[in-house]
Amino acid sequence: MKTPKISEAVVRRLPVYLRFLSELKANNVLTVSSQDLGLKLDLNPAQIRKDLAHFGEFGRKGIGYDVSYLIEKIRSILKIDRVINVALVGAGNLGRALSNYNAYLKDNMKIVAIFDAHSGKVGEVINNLSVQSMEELNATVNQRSIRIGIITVPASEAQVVADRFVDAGIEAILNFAPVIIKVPQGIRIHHADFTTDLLSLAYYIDDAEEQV
Amino acid sequence: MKTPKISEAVVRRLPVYLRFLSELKANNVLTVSSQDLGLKLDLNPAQIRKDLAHFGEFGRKGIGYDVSYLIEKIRSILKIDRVINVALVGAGNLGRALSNYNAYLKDNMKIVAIFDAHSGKVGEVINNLSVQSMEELNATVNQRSIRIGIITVPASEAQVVADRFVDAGIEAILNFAPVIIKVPQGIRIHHADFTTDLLSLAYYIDDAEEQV
DNA sequence: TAGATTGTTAATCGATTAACAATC
DNA sequence: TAGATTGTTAATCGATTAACAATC
Repeated sequence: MKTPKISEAVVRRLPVYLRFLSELKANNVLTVSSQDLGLKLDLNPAQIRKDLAHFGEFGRKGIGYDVSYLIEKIRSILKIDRVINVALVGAGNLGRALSNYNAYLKDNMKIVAIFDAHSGKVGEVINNLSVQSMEELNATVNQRSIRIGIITVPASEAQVVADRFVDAGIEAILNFAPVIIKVPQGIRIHHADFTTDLLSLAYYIDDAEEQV
Repeated sequence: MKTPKISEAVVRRLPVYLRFLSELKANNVLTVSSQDLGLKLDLNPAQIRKDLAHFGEFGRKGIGYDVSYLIEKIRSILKIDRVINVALVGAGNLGRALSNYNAYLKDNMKIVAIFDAHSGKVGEVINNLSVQSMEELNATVNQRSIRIGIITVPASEAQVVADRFVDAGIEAILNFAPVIIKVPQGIRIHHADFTTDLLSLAYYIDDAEEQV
């Protein structure tokens, strides 16, 4: 079974669906329509149906989608039907904050190792994980079958860390450093730079004050 | 002067340009072409030229863009040619981490107030700011002319916090909680949910292992 | 002058939305 | 049966890329 070419926009919406469906399930809701989903998630219902239809026929005409079934399908599509192990480099404030999300990610992903280049950080315990030195990265990634890496180091060190991740055989990287990182073809990289988000927001504020 | 209708995609690239231009300036580079920019930022040069041309003629044919001049122009477009004050609600790990970016944001934005609904947090000092109670939010937002709000509370409290921000007169919100928040027309909201980013990355890992 | 590079128009590409037959 | 809702095709909309005249 080959999925011909799913756009990144579609893939990015799947976790949003998943999250809301999980909430519905927790509230014992059995079925949901694209209409409901669209209302709650601020998305067009046709878009939701189309997104899901890329991967199969998950709904029932006249009824909607079975919540539990759709959850399982999306988890399978995202390949998080088994827990995926994640490593994090950069044991600063941000790294510490993100490692706290393990509880939230439960069943889907797990941050299982934290590394830091500064010897002062090594050995420190964060969220039950002992910070490891960069020398241990390669071996740990392989031993623990870590597939995804998170970068929370300063911009100046981010590229080096990415290179280390790639060397170690990691397949996808989430970079929080405010810098564009280059990786070889075949490695997936997403940039999650909050300073970019924040500065772009300023564009939308009212500049009436500028009139003198 | 009316800018007819700039797409969000364009606005989101402006801070990326700004960041790299600042780096060039720090290295005493005077001029840069869309070609150079595109290479470094993994963007099409034509797209960069078009993005900038939305706002005016900033370049010189045969030469490129004057780095300092373009920086000033972009800062002006983003309305960060004067420091914009920002408030943050949620003095947890993530809030603490983000408040550390003040140094990085310097000249453009400044987190000037931190709030938390839990009395245990109130009074705690984070990054030279004393955490305030939610009761003080409205007055502080007005006194300090805070225009943008950041939400770093759990998902269950995020909507309430957004409502408080809106009441206080904030114009744009950056929400880190993993939930879709609703705001009235005219208020800008961006969702910066790292769990969505992380889960979507899993789609791109190699699932060869699934073959039994 | 020759080479480089912009600003902009036209062409392409892709994503979103509307509409509706199929069907629960 | 009547109402609801999917999956999907067609229409629309918008964003990216190519191409090139203008010009430094």
